[in-house]
Amino acid sequence: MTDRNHKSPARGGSRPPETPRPTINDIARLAGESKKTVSRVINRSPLLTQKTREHVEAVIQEFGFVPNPQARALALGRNFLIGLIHDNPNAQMVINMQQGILEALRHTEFELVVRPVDRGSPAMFDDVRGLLTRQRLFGVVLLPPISENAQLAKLCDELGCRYVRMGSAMLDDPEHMVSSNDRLAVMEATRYLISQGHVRIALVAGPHGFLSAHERREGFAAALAEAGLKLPRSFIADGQYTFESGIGAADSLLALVPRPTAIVACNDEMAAGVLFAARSRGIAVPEELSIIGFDDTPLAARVWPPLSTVRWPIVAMGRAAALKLLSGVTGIGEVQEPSTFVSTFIRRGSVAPPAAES
Amino acid sequence: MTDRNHKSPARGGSRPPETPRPTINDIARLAGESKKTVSRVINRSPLLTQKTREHVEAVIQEFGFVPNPQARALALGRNFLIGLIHDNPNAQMVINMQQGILEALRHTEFELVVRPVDRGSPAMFDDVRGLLTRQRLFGVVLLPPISENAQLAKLCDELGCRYVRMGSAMLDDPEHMVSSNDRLAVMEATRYLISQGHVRIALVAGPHGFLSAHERREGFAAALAEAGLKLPRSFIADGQYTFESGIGAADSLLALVPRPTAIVACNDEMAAGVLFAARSRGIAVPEELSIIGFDDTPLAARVWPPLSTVRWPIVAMGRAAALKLLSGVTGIGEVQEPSTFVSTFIRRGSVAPPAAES
DNA sequence: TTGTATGCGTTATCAA
DNA sequence: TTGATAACGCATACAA
Repeated sequence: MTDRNHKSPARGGSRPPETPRPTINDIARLAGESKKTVSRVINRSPLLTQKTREHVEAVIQEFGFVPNPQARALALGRNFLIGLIHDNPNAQMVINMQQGILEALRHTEFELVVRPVDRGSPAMFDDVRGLLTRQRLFGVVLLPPISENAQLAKLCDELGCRYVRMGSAMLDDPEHMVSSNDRLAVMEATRYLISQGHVRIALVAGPHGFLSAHERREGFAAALAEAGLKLPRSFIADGQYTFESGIGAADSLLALVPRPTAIVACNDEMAAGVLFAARSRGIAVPEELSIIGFDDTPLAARVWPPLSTVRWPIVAMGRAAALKLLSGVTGIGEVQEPSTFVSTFIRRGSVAPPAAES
Repeated sequence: MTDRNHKSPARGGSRPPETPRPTINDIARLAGESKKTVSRVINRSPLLTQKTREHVEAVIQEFGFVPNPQARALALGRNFLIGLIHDNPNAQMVINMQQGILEALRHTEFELVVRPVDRGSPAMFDDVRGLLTRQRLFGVVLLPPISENAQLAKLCDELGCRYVRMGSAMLDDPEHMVSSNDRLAVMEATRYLISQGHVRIALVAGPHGFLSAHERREGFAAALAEAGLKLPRSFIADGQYTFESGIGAADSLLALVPRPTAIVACNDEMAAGVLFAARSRGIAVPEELSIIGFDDTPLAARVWPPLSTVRWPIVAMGRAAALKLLSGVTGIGEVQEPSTFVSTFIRRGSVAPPAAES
């Protein structure tokens, strides 16, 4: 076996010696081939005899050889790590995304490195630059809202790091993008309210400058326009995607006369805020007020009444994003991944037909 | 500069060339020292002249040299990666933990690799073994409930991987453990109910075999015993830490005659389930039923009425866990980190004195 | 189709 | 206290 008797004892005392793993040298010697041949087998080089390949693979199997990622990383100048860069405050969304990416990475030699960033911080770009250049990430997945930042995508590209952006609409080439169609989803949700007989429908919008907020608002407006319903300016309240901002927005909307009979909030947090505010004012939901959210976070199903909302297939999108990054890698992701995913409207107890005018 | 003109073009076409970074060779030549001397400076070797050190450091600064982690990993047989192994279904908890760990890792060369595992899966151990041996993680943080698995900790140790376990009580040496004191926390919460005049207090317990569930239950029982209150067996309902199991447990507790006037649930998910069930039955909270949860997840503050609960300092615990792992590493974590953290009881609207008996 | 020699950037050995 | 040289494990250029 390879001599490794120069290892210094681990600091801090008596660690048992790691199980000695066979190296490519061992396999080459045991198989009676050269290192390079073994290397070719590992990397699925096309120019190899079927016979030698099978022989080497047998030896690899027998001795349980696994190529050392650190050595490969050094030789290739690229690590076997996928990064997840995000500034999304929704924990469930980030976790689901991690799950999706990890599903794609399972049974590969890739691992997932997470890196929350602070938009607004001037050090953000240097932070990411440091991560990418130092760790030589194979690729990164960018989550919204930071994924909407074109400079960041450009930075990745300049640093020779693949990237895939997630978003509420296509804002990059298909190979760099996995998107939902939020506009359509909100249209569908709003249409449902209209079909229930609602006429005075208000919106709690998302923060300015967020693509998702824009798309959802457009979808809302489109549905109303399509039905010939009015949308007074006072029926649109600004929110910040937070629970508290949902309460604030609801306070202004519920003070209107006549009051809206239904409110569409651009995410579940704000929808929960609307519900909270309604309850504080003694307004019955859904009898006096219907509410629709967006995201289908766990929260939506746990409040009372449970919130109708829009569910987007985050896990599947995460998986697709990772597979896009890996596309072209030997043995993985040969199939073309879709770039757009459809969301589904979830009907729950927070919507009912409007009460008859008193 | 180091010759690197043998680089093959990146597959997939025209990637702009990465910014050429200086290597240790460049620095050595520029500083007129040997590679090893530069290496010693990087690794803060004590046997160096103040003069040479400063000189080399100046050159390093000037040319912005950053050691290549891949090369170091290969030479040291150890990667600069910290792993987070978890099977916790609570997204917020996992995210907070990640945040805490990353705070400790900031400004170091370490990155965080996440790995959710499937307890119950027979492949779980092989999974972790593969991760640790392949990636040569520097250390791992184990989240509950999987952190309670002693075999897993043993495996890490055998593989020469440092580990720190998180838990609801000390179940390992201080250097391997960061824990909260759930027993005390639930005692305090229950005492509060008692101080409000409650006498018939029920518990929605956590799943058997979970240390946290055991500790919280013990704390509950201790508080009742301390006050001389009875705890009939029927006042303890089993839960699975899920929202649905909270509903189920509440269904049985709320059917009792006389009904409990207060329910302590062993986590917020189940507490939300209790609230949901109460509302379904038309039982007013907190007028007819007080509820207390545990964890202080976002959910707790967003339901109506907001749930009194116990908050444990997850972020701080994550930071401490990472610092424990890094303790001894040159320049980091020289300070001894605490091993136990105190939780705080959060009073919200879900608790009130019991209604007078009718 | 296969093998040889060499590089990747760092750390360890051991002599000076 | 320093430095020349050999690992670390794998991949590539080029020759065979």
